[in-house]
Amino acid sequence: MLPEPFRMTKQRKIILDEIRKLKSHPTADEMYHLVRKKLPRISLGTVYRNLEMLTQTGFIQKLDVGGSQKRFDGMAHNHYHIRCTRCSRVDDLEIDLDKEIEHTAKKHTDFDIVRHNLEFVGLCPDCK
Amino acid sequence: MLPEPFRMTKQRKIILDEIRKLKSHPTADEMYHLVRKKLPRISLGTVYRNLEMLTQTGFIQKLDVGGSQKRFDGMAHNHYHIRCTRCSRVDDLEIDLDKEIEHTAKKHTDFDIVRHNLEFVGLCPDCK
DNA sequence: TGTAATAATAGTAATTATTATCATTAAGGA
DNA sequence: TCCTTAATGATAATAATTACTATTATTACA
Repeated sequence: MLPEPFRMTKQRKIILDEIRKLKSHPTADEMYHLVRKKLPRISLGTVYRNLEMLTQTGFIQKLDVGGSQKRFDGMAHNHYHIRCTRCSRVDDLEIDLDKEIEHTAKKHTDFDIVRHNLEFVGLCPDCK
Repeated sequence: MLPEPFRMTKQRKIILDEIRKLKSHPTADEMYHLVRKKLPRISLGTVYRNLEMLTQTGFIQKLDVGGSQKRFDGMAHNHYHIRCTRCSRVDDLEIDLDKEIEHTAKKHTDFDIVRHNLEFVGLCPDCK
């Protein structure tokens, strides 16, 4: 799946650096506009390609939240999110992972569980 | 938002009947092919339009899970899901809702929380 | 420190999922 | 039954993402 010699191009490095600076969870398009301030000639395809490969290699996470676009998260470790139904803003929620719940779930399914995603939904301070 | 006289067309009724029969969580396209067995002349746009309006009126749910297509769930009440990373199949998980966790979350955010979505991720029996 | 091999890029075209448009049809109340 | 207009089918348009391809640049190694 992944190419053998993993080349750290300047595009890839800047994409990773920039997303790690953010507390927010940008779309590919938002990352494109952000990175263009440092690399004005980067193409949107390169941003998509790198966000995907950084996800595959476990450096970042791709989020399947509401809305038509995927969002990305510079933190690789599992944590919870809260999303605004009005403006689609997604924040981190720094509460401890619920380890028990995977054990409970295991008893009710034939799937091999590898992780869980927990998302809270509501109205953000700006929208309520 | 919703039109005042809500007309129960035969298209709308069959879409709702069919999705309620399913334990699976079909995409709009899958619903289109299923409903076409009963109504061969239905259009894909009608399926999208009705799935959206049935979601808005609270008859069904729209799921934001992995993959490029949205999925729909004939059960209106909140419940948890488990998704296969290989084949994207989504099953229900019949464990009790964790009511405590929303209280915990409330202490760590300024959002008004209205619900939470919990999704387990793993490998289904067919893929593992 | 060249240089060869090829991964990755920029630019663009193609694809996929979904939404919008609009003339026509058909619910459902009077 | 008739009238109003919500909803439909058919199709066009849009939006997000992925694929393609000639060119560039990273990295291994002589």
